[in-house]
Amino acid sequence: MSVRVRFAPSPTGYLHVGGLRTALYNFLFARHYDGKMILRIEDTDRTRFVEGATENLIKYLEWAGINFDEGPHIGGDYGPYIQSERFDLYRKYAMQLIENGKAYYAFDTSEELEEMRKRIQASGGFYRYDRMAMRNQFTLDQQEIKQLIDNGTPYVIRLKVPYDQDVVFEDIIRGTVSVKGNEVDDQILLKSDGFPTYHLANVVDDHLMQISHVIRGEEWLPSTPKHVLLYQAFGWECPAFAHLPLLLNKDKSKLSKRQGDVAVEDYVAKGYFKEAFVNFIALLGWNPTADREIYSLDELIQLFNLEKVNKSGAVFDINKLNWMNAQYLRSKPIDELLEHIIPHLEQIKFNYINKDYLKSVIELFRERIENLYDLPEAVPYMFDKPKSFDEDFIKKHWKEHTTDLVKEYIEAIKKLQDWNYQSSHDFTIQWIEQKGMKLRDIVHPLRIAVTGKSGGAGLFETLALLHKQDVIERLEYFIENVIN
RNA sequence: GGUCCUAUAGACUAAUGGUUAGGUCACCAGCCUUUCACGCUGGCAGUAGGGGUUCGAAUCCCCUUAGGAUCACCA
Repeated sequence: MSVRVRFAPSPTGYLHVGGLRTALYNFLFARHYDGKMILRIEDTDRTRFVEGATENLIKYLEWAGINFDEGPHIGGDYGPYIQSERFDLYRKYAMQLIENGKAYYAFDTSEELEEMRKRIQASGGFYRYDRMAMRNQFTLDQQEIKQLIDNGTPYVIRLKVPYDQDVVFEDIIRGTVSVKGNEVDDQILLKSDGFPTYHLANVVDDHLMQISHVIRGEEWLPSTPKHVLLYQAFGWECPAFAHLPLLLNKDKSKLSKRQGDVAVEDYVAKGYFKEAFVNFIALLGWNPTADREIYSLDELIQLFNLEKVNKSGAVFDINKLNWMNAQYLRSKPIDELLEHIIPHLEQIKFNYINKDYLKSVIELFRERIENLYDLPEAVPYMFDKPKSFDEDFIKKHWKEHTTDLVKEYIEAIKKLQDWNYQSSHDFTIQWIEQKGMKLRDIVHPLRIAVTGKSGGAGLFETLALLHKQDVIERLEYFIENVIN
């Protein structure tokens, strides 16, 4: 059997991190087995439709390196791939179930349903559509039903769940799952607006699109029995199911907006590398080996298998994501880093002097930051004169005689011809040793005066990147305006 | 509340009945060093609890506890 899997989001806004992980696992599985990856848009709820959401979804899936073989944006033999464009299909299949006696009409209003719910709740029973007490095929005769339909009375079509029969199915990740049959509700298949519910559309489409494996989030596990029953009602074979563990907040609840960013686009905007993000997400709930953390997309594809996916939810720990991003920041080619950050700097109108200069600054600081986009905030002094100065560091390293020492130093370097790492370094050592002092007596004062900060890259690497004239100006400014 | 799922350190995980329970993040210490980092070395810390099965259990079974998901004419 050939592998055909799908990612089937609703176009309700942005791509959720959990959605990305689901899409990624589908993608890894498809590519690993040389199968097909399909995108299907589930937009049967017209009230939640968001304009442009589909394009947005595709954009960020592609950002992550997840591409499709079939979908609304590329077509395919099993289209259309947008459920609202398959409208007529679902009614046809719903009617087929009616004819086979597997489903039935129901005419209850939402008020009547609400009443029923209250009644059941009051009696202490569990909720299930009470088919013998409502207005449907069980309580009305054919004449009445025909009349209601002819009169244009709104109706829905419900699945006739066979009571008292346990529903059992196999899940690749969880093993055998069984649910008591008398707990399954007579699920609505076709809504009164003529649109199918998720359950009908999902099953019909997965069947027609010949989906071999349904890989989706654990939140779908409780409704899977309904789907299994639907496949049985149609006389179709079930696809294999694999329910992925949830991505969790710090407090172990399902990853949600309240407790941090959940939209993939937020992480893109913050400057995370796609490789780092995908690597991190892939290892939340699955692990190929015991002693390695960094994997490329190709390696993930090669190693991926559903059997090793964990059963329990995984907390999304931003700490580890940051670490992983830093790993990529250190190992990526410098040109790639430039390509990554320049559009961002231009967008925030940050003056990075020029490309070559920016390149040198990145080389110098890539091991000191975790995210490239942090560069402007981490080392503003590389691009402009410092505006604030670390008071504690000044107190610690600026002694009484330091002002005179630095003044002398300024005069001395004014005469220097060359100004690069080697020359500034060698000159300074020689100069300070002649005075019978240690390098540290001048290094710290220079650092605070030139950068305003207590930490940073090697002082002479830093000074070499800044022009000598600039260094002199900064030192003079510091002595005249800050230290006084 | 019903149903279902889950349970290895603070977090991500490895160990498919036999290991001293391994790795990573975070945290702490030391080394390196002109500062801050990187890096290196070391450290802290775990099988939720209780019963079985077995020569032997993190692993299989049962109970308890805890957490989560879900219960719409939403997906």
